[in-house]
Amino acid sequence: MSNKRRVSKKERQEKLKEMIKEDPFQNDEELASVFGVSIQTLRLDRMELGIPELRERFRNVAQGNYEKVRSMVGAEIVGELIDLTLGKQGISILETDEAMTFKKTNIVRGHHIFSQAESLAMAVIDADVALTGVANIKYLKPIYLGDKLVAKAELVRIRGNKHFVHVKISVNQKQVFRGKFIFVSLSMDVDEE
Amino acid sequence: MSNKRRVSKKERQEKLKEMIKEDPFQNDEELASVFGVSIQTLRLDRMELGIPELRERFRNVAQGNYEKVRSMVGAEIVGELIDLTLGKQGISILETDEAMTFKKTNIVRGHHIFSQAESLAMAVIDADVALTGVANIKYLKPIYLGDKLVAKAELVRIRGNKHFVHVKISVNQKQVFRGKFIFVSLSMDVDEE
DNA sequence: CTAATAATTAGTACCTAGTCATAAAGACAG
DNA sequence: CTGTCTTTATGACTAGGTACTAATTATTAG
Repeated sequence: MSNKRRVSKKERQEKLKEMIKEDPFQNDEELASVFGVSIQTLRLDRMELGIPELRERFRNVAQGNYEKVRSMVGAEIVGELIDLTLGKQGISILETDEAMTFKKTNIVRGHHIFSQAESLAMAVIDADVALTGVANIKYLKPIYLGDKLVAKAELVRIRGNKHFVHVKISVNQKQVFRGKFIFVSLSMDVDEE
Repeated sequence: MSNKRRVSKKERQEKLKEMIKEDPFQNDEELASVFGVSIQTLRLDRMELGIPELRERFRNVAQGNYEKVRSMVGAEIVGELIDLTLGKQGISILETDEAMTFKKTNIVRGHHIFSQAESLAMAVIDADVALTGVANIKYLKPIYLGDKLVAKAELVRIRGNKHFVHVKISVNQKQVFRGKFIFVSLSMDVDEE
């Protein structure tokens, strides 16, 4: 009789899941009013779906992203450094996740690979301050979501304040990237080019 | 009587500011016990310093970084796209902030510049899926915190499934970076060279 | 139609991590 | 001893819940 009879419980819960995925920062009252149900019903739904309360969602997003931003932007090195001989060579590992890929194809964005290579190359150089001068790089194969990137960097030559580092990245022993980096340390003499 | 007989108010507040900057996810009780003062004292300190309550700090970090992660990692393009002619050219602007720099020198990490260039180059290509093939890049000058990077990308040639894009980045009309990118669209034929 | 079952709503006590306001105690300086 | 600064205590209130019980309303089976 009444047109108030809204969508089914199942349908509502499906939508709720999606909504919270899209925007996790709404409280029960707001969510309840969206569906035109009581707060209690919405809380029941959340329970059944195992969705935590707003404040916990805040905590999760805050702490998760804090980590992410710290390790991605703030970090001196992209990936996990597992071996390093200053002035000689270094190895780092980067686990790829869905945030690094194109949603359509699951291919990892090039700049993540570049970032791993550049930052490792930089770590190898035994100089306080260094700056990427020139990089000649080549992506040999596409890299997919979940691939574990193993980067090996080797300092091959130093000429004046120029440091030449080669980096190779492989997935399952197969090489997927190579890059030649030249870093110019600008300690005091920013002379010749 | 306690040898914990504390430091001055000023000193304590200085430390508090630092602590919250380092790890914003501690509540008043935990913070108070660190300094050996009562919760009320700590709250007074927070008030005087204008530091918001824990839950608001969560909110700020969550929402701030949500944006950041979305626009930095998830984004199809690094920087703000301000002009684009598919298959021809594009312009993007990237404002540099302290998260992108080395703390010691205030120099922007190379991979951010690379990311802006690569993603803009990619956006210009009128193909559903593209993958960085080869990039020959050169950093001409160090870029400092606060510099506004203006990137201009131009599609210069298409040969088969290879797309050649040149990108120039400038700060205040002075060029700081150039890069030549070759993208291989892998629509169906994943032929390599 | 009536009973059984499911879904929804209402209401209570309790929790955390605070807020604001007021009061009182402790330290020390002159 | 008084005055001020600092610290601590106390009580009342808040948002956004949890956990639970109870009642009401809808839907379905027989």
